[in-house]
Amino acid sequence: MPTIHWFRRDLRLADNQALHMAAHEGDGQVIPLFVVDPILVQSARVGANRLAWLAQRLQTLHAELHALGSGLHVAYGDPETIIQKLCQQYAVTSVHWQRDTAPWAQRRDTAVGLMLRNINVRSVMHDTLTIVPAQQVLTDKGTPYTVFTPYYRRWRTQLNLGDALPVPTLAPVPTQLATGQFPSWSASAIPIPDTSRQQALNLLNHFASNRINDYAEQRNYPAVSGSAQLSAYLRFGVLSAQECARVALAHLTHEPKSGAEVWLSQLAWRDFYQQILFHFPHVAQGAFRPIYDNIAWPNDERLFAAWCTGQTGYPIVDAAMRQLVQTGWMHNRARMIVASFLTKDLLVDWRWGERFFMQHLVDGDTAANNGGWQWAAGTGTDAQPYFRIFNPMSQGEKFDSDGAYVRHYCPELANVPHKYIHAPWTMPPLLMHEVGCVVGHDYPAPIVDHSVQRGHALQLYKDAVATDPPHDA
DNA sequence: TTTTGAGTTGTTCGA
DNA sequence: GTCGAACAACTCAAA
Repeated sequence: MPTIHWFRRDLRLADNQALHMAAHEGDGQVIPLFVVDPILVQSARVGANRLAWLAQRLQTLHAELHALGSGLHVAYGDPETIIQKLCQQYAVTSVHWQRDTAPWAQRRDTAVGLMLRNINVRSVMHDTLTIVPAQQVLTDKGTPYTVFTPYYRRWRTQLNLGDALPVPTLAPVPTQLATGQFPSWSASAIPIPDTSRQQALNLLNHFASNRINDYAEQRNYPAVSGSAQLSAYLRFGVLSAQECARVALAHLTHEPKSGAEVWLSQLAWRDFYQQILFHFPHVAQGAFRPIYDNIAWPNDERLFAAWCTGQTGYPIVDAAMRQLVQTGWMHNRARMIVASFLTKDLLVDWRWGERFFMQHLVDGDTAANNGGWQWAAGTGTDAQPYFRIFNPMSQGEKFDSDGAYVRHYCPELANVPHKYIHAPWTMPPLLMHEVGCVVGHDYPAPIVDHSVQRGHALQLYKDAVATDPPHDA
């Protein structure tokens, strides 16, 4: 009797518990299903880049299934209707999938689960999105953690990784179901890389054997490939987070802050924000601390447009925003810098930036993106607005001292001397002409004054906290 | 129940 | 140029 494995963001065959169980129960007779839900595809939070990446991955996943004598069934429409029809048509006994943390995903999954119960089909959700399940890391009082460091300590004690699950044995899918029909979404502006499982493994192995030991230092420099570059593969589950954690553990050294340890803690940050979204779904709409919903953001559309297009006049910010738009990815250090700049310098609501990131990032994930933005905006689990106003000049000097990153994405600054690369408006006029970069002509003059805006930001936050009562006035 | 120590990734000022 | 302290004051987690 066949079963269904409902692929969502676990687009791999190896180390996939839900697929493994579906294959086990169905004696190999698994219908590998992906549902293209028009509501999700048309959402304002999903951009062409991520869809293009997904479309590519569906094809490579199909090829990987095909090599096993199976194939991917891609269906278009409402998941509940599609799964019900398939169950009835093929006498399916159970449906397996990986649990998601996003509030709308949970509502959808609950509805599908109820439908299945009504037609006497078993549904099984697997907690494999995170390395340690969201419900499993709790304080002594049984409440979820909201501070990372104690969370991480407990998380480490719960870390219990068995061996990776093998690729299951699969029987052929009825031919009319595995037709190789893939979505043809409008082409994205960015180049889509090799999305195969093999490529993901190559990247992971390369990182583990060449760069993981230097990760703690190198990860901070946007011009250097110090990070693993795996975020999109993790986002779509081409690799499991557990597989990454196994690699990190295998490379731990006795140093307290080894590259592998720092990378493991980054994986734990991913888990941390997933469980924040799971336990506190209101963060998807507003501030983790509701008092900060009182901030009276000026939200100047003109400033926001300059930020989106990389025309703020602050080189490190502009380089980062152009990297996002041109490649669908942005270095983590740069994400913090532009998020701080949008909220603390341009005084624009962090949700505007959060949405723009979701529209462009191939690795865009609600939990991580929201957590990062709220951290930068000072509205999140670690609200310290007074300590967290990045200075775009000193960040540039610290983390892109020779300006390699800036010069790459802002070619009009290519010949600006190092001394001025993060503040080109301070060049003497004669020098501007000499290097072919007249500020205000070849490159924008700064659209705001950082030290002035810093003062405004502090006042905005102070006013918000002083507002009483909070939120529901 | 109360107390205590600490909180991813910073910046600025003055010595 | 480098260093340490102040920033402003709150909440969490655990003892």
